[in-house]
Amino acid sequence: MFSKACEYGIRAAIYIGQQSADGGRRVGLRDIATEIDSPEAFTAKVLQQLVRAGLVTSVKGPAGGFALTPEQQRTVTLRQVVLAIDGGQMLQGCALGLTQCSARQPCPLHYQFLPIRDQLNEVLRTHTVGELAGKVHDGLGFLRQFS
Amino acid sequence: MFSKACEYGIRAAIYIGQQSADGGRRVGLRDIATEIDSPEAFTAKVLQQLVRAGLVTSVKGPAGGFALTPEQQRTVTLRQVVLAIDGGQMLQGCALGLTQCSARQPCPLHYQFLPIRDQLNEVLRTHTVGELAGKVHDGLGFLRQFS
DNA sequence: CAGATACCGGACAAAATCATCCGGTAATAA
DNA sequence: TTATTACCGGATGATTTTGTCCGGTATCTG
Ligand code: FES
Ligand code: FES
Repeated sequence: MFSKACEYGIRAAIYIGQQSADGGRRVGLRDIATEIDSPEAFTAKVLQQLVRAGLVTSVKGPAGGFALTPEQQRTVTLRQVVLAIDGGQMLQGCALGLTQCSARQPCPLHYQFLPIRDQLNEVLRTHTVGELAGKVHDGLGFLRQFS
Repeated sequence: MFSKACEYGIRAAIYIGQQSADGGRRVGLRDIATEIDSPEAFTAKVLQQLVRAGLVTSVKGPAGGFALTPEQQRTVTLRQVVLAIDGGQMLQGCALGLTQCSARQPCPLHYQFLPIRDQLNEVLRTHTVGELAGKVHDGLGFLRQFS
């Protein structure tokens, strides 16, 4: 579905949101990688993309780390995260790989896939990182397997 | 969404179905690659997978090529093609990459993604290659862009 | 049988993705 | 100021995916 990078990015963003909800606490790379069960160095790369895209805030130095501002908590959607990392191919490309997806020259699955892709876009558009962070905070969702 | 191999596989299977509907005509690799706009050698590999999986029939020698038996036209579903090439990861794996997707320890998006994945499974399960081939035959769907 | 055709199978190569390493830089604190 | 902390950025490497090549084999035709 999504690339590994994107999976890590979403999980990391949600974890950062969950932590910085409790009084703006910053969280370090090591923490993040441990809590979402992802390779540390690779996760750093993904986070840099999110910082550059303005979806996550970072602070250097001691007591530094990553955080979400209250504004980011409210406004950053999953769709923005996915677009920043994976681009829009999955969100608007043809399911069978035609160079463009449109009702003019549609692939044989076009009208079957449209509602699926619309629903996917809707889910990504209407859910903010902060909202999902709250779900994790309440124990209703998990960012890693615990066995 | 799907891998390139899978996209080519689906398009190829549909084209073969469309051609062999007209009196069981066989179609060669070159034809297929041209008509679905795919790399010839790579498409051959994918077709071999489909033949081994029993979803497409092949005949060697002059006047040989690929075809779908009437039975294959009726019974082979898109789901079988996708499973033969990409495996079941996209059809049952967690959207955020957790090692397993279940209501026990669900990811924060689990319940949002379930209906999407269910609908995807439903589309793949209920559409046969032969049915989509008919759609292409009637000019209602295309397997390549024509400009 | 001889020759041509066209799929089969394995090795090989290129590109994208996934992942690591390490020196540089900004921020903090003693 | 100096040392420490922790993110930044680029280079590098491993793995997977994508794509090619070529000899082998089965099949058909004359
Ligand atoms: S043309 Fe294939 S999904 Fe729209
Ligand atoms: S646990 Fe993530 S989609 Fe089910």
